[in-house]
Amino acid sequence: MADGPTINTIAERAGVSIASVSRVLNGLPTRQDTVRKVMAAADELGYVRNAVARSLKSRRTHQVAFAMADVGNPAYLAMLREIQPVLKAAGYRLVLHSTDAVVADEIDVLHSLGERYVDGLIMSPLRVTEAHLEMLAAARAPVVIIGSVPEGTRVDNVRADSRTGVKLAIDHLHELGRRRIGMINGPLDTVPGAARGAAYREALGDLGLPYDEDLVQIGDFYRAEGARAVGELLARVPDVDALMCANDLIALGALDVLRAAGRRVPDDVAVVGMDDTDLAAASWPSLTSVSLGSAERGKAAAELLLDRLQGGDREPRVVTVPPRLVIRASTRQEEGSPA
Amino acid sequence: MADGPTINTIAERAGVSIASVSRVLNGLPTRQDTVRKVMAAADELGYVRNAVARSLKSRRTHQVAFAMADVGNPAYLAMLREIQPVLKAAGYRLVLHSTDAVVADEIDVLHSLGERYVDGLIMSPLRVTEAHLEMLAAARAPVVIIGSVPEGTRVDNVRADSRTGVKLAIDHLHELGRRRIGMINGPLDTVPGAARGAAYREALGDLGLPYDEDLVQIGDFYRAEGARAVGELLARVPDVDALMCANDLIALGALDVLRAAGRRVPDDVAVVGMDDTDLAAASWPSLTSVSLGSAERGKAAAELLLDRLQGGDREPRVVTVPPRLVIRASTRQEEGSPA
DNA sequence: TTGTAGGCGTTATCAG
DNA sequence: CTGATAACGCCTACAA
Repeated sequence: MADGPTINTIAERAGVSIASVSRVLNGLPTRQDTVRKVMAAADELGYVRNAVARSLKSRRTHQVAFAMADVGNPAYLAMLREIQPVLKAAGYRLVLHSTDAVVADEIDVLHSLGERYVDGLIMSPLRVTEAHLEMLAAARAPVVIIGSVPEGTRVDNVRADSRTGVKLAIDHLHELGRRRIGMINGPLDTVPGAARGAAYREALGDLGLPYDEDLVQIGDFYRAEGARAVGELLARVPDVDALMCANDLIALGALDVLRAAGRRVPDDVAVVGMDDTDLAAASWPSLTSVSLGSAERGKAAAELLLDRLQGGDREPRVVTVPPRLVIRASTRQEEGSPA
Repeated sequence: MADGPTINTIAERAGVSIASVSRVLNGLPTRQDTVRKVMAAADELGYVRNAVARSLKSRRTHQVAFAMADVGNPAYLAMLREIQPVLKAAGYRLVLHSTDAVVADEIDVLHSLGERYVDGLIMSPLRVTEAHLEMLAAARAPVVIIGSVPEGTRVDNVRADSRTGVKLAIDHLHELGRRRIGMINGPLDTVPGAARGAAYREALGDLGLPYDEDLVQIGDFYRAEGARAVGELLARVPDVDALMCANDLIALGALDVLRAAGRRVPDDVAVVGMDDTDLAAASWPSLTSVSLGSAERGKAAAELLLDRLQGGDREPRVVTVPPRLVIRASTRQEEGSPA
């Protein structure tokens, strides 16, 4: 692993100046003879450009960071899957951060933008605090936020419409004749938790259904927590006939508990998840889920960022990705699990 | 987004030399008074070290690359989940590559090591060609391979033991009384495909069961492909009573087809997957699966690389992670799906 | 303790 | 068309 060759090494070997070497390597007009000599020397030495030196000079790293809340969450992974190829095609590398939804870590990432190791950042925060907004305003490189930010924040951002999403699901359940529709939510101090909770209430109102606190149970966005929450809800409201779950993991937990309790899905209780992750299609009964367009949001964010990196100083843009209800067996009577 | 301050800016402001600024910033012995002045200036200016300049000088980027075959495959994502925190804890950033199992892309990644934008690389190739080995031998930075490499290759590497893994599964099926055990495999020119196919044959031999070509069907490592393969196998060998699938996605495809065909799992046909991904636990019936320790392998690889980055030139090490059979409903008679 | 100066590998300017 | 030479921002002898 000897020290690699530099343009100096090549220059010596080819008997030309480093300036000529650089020119050849960058395809600038040069005499054919020189080109040949330089190329030959470079080949023999197995020369590869030093990206760091190049970045220092050019002030571009051709790297972009993606800070996700949780490497383990399939919804973020869906974003990652879309972001990766878009960046790759544009010649950017992807630096991955997992902040575990810890505010301090997110702030850290924002702060580290000043180190200039990336040209831009895509971030998907679970909560958006004052500190976030301050750092965003002072950011030293373009940032795209996946998620909602307060009105007036001057940042490119891509948002889901979980309000409409929840409404789609509740309407669907209503059409199936369900009237005792429970909601299993995550923490209300998260952006999605708050939005989905409010949307549930609103959707019921639109249908003329009463809002019953007993039908709402707060847990966390994980399977085990979801299962626990559903257990409590079932004990309290045995006649619940549908469950709106704030994400797919919670919904899987719901399926576990319902199965154990001998309730048929969807015959006795219909279940809807959210995010339409791979797990929704894998489960049995397969899970009806509201797609919030994780993939599309990832893609849009990447494109927005690339635009900004190439383009320049236009106004911040907001892209909203519409939700879509993906109906599967957990609400489709004819094909549900027979148990 | 004005140009950020540098040590020069600070030096001017504090009325000292850039050398002093650098010293203070790096905690080298300095007069208290100077320290105060520098810190004050740095604070006011909102100074952040330029990582690129620093790397150029220090020849370390504090970045490590992970090249996975496929961002969409849960087995690699499991590795990613373990690798990320290990690197983060050690102060390294993670640069993510997805090669889509294309050899040229993998070679590209290996080649780009010469650009020195990372201090090391973890790579998980699906196939290992001559070109890989050449590049590995010439690599300009430490590399850890997740997967098997030919005997004698001088590279740190972490391998699974799919041979034993398959044996565990076949033995399990045998104990359950299954005798017509089919195998649904991926392409035989991939490392895992070849290994698992051979292991299947060997495991049958150990049990004194005949190897029947009709019981083997090759497809690809995806759900739809797996389903197709299982369909063909079922048509050819209707009395098959167990399926050993080369990964979980294939196994999910198998469940789809068996369900559609009205075969009960596991009563009529037991199904075993491989990799023990999240999907295995999510499906219904939940999927018995051979864990090849994706998580452990990822962790081990990260640790091996960090060791090498800090340590130095010891002999290449090989870590083998033992497989583990995770028994779930798809082979556990009492709890299978009733259909 | 501090400042000056050189160098990390490239790119780019400006004379020749 | 080519070759010195000066940056890019930081670190670190070496000298004061």
